[in-house]
Amino acid sequence: MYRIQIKDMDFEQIARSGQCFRMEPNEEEHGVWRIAASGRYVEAVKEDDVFLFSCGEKEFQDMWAGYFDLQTDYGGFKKRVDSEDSYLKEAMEWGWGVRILRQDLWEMLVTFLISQNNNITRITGSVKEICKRFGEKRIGLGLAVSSDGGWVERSKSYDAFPEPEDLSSAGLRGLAGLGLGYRDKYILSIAKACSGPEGREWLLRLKEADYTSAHSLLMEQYGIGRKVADCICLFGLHHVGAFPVDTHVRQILEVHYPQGFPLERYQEYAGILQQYMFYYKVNKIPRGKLGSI
DNA sequence: CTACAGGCTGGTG
DNA sequence: CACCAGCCTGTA
Repeated sequence: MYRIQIKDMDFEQIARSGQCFRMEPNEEEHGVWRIAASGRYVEAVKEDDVFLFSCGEKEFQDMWAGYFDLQTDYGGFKKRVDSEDSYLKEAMEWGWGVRILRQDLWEMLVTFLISQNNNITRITGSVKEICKRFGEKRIGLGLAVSSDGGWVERSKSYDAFPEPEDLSSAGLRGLAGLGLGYRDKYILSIAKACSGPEGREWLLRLKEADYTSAHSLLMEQYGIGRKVADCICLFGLHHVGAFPVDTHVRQILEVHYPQGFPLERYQEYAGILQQYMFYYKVNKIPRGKLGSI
């Protein structure tokens, strides 16, 4: 286990920010989060700004510190936004624990192809089913309450995200019943594009490309348009200048930024601000609906 | 029943 | 270039 203090981070908020669909509460252990990414698995609990992870320090530093983007000071972004931009300030205050995870590129390609014209519940279900059906079953370390009330490590099974070859060999018939709808052919196409040595080389080129080149490389793929390409740039390549505009963000811009969002001012990190705004719009409790919840 | 999900493709004007 | 119907399917 590894204990560490981390500012500006909250699992609940990250999990609800629509960037990650493989972070979920452990139903058996209250307060424990299950996190699967890049073929690895960890569980964690949080108390204020102190986190306990089920892995050792080396595994944490080698894998999870990067995944949670700990080298980036998110508090700094909060200080740099326009002090007169009340909507953005509210959004960042509401989603104080949102960060941009450094997730696996291949996983993001599949995930955000699924996300188009779709809702978060269904996306999560599809991703989970894909891992269950095609991913390798593995044993990782989780957390459990010990007899003295503290935490102990306990082995836990999980499904790794499948490899491109696993999906390309499945074919359209194999991809049926996952709730993908018409997106199945897009998934199959990207799986083929990422398979084999040539596919891995293409992924590598994508990782080495700058934002503009990466975006146009992505747009060449079947089923990837402007918005999905921006999501993959932001969440799979960590080009935090990318600013995906979906229906929610478009509505935010229409209502709160009729003169246009100041993209020039925030060129270097607009995607991070987008994430706070998205989270705020999707998760804030609407006035008048308080009674019904 | 309709409307809507973190849109894209392919066809038309 | 802009515009837009159609698309899978679960949920409100």
